[in-house]
Amino acid sequence: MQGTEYGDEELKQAMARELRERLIESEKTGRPLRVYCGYDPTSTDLHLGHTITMRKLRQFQDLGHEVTFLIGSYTALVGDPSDKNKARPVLTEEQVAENARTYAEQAFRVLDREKTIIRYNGEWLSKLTLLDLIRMGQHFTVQQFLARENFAKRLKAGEPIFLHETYYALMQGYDAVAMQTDVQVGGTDQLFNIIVAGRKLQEAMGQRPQVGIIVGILPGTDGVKRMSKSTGNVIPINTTAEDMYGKVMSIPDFVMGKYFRLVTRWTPAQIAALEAQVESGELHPRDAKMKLAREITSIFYGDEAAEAAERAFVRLFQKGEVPEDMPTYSLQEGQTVLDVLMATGTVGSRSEGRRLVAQRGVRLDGKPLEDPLAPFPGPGVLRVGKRKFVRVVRPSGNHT
RNA sequence: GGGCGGUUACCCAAGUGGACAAAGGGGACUGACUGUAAAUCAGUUGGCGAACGCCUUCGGAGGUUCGAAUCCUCCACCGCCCA
Repeated sequence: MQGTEYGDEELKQAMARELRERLIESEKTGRPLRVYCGYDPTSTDLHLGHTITMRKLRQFQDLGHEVTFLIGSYTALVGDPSDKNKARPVLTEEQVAENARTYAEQAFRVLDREKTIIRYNGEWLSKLTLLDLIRMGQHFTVQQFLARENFAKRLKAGEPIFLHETYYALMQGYDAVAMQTDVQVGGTDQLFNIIVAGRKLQEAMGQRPQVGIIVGILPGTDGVKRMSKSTGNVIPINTTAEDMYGKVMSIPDFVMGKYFRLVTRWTPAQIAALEAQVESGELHPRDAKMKLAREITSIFYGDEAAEAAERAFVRLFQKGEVPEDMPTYSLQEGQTVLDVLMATGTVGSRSEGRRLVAQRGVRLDGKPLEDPLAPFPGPGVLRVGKRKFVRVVRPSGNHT
């Protein structure tokens, strides 16, 4: 139960007890537990936040249990109202299909490809009839939904709560029924869906209620808000080792602890030791974060790539040198500074380019360029803002 | 179904005929300081233009007016109260 977060000690005890019972039973009967976590394909990329539950699944997998990576193809059509103050835009089936495609592939960076069952909840949800939905609804009261924090908040603020948002919990609950799940893993925002909806529905359908494993939510790079693509604070899985390393380094110090616990392979003892070192001043917080960045990067890209990423980071940001790899751009005849900025895609508009130049944020080989309309001085390393680099070269032969 | 209130830029929000590309806050971006941390300070934050300036934007479509985010009509959506 390490790394879990129930917000309620009794619930935690109950879940721990039930899990223990089931594990013992499984041991005796030789039947592996059916464990799953659902992921709604609401965007194309999985990020570090998703991997917390994935790593939990992996643990079960390594213990020989049956793990299902459930793609919420159907639930994504509704949009989970959990942890949202606003209703999510409803996605089209095409968008969902497109997003789902890349999900599984990314998931195998954590899960064991051979042992993972991939399913789509459209498989059974699309077959439900209105009557089925009515029957499900009989097990829940409106009050139960209104008691949910995020609904209560919206109600109080006079913001809309759409009826279809309440179906979400039922749909997710039905996933557990359809798969006859023993264990469901999810973040704290899933507490209602897993414990209230899932367990209740399973019981009502004559099944033994699942054990909920509730893990903590990973804050994004801002350190405060939950990591999510719409907030723009994600560390994506599908990126480069350098980018991942750098993004981890940019998190505020105060969330390091959460990252230690939620997204590293470190044991509680190791984490405690590390934190003690920082506390005593023996270890600089920056160096602790570098260990963290190295660890996380290594989980997804391997030790070698993580080490290289660290070298690149030190070189670029601690020694102030330019990166080893960067895109190249062939200078064209008669281009001004602004032209080059636009052509390299380093600025979004000419106005933005002007502003950046005026703010001394555009440099060639370390020297700020002063005039956006002057001819581009010549080859060199162009740096735009803090982290955009382009190697500008002379056109070679026939330029394109 | 009825009454009232609302819809403003990435988000919140002010503005209720001209001085509005639109106050303020948040976020973001740039610079200084740093450890690509936090905090702090200075600045920027629709597009085009060398520039006087021009163009697009205040839910949508029309209209009134020399002039509309602001007034009128219709439409769409949201909230509250009543049924």
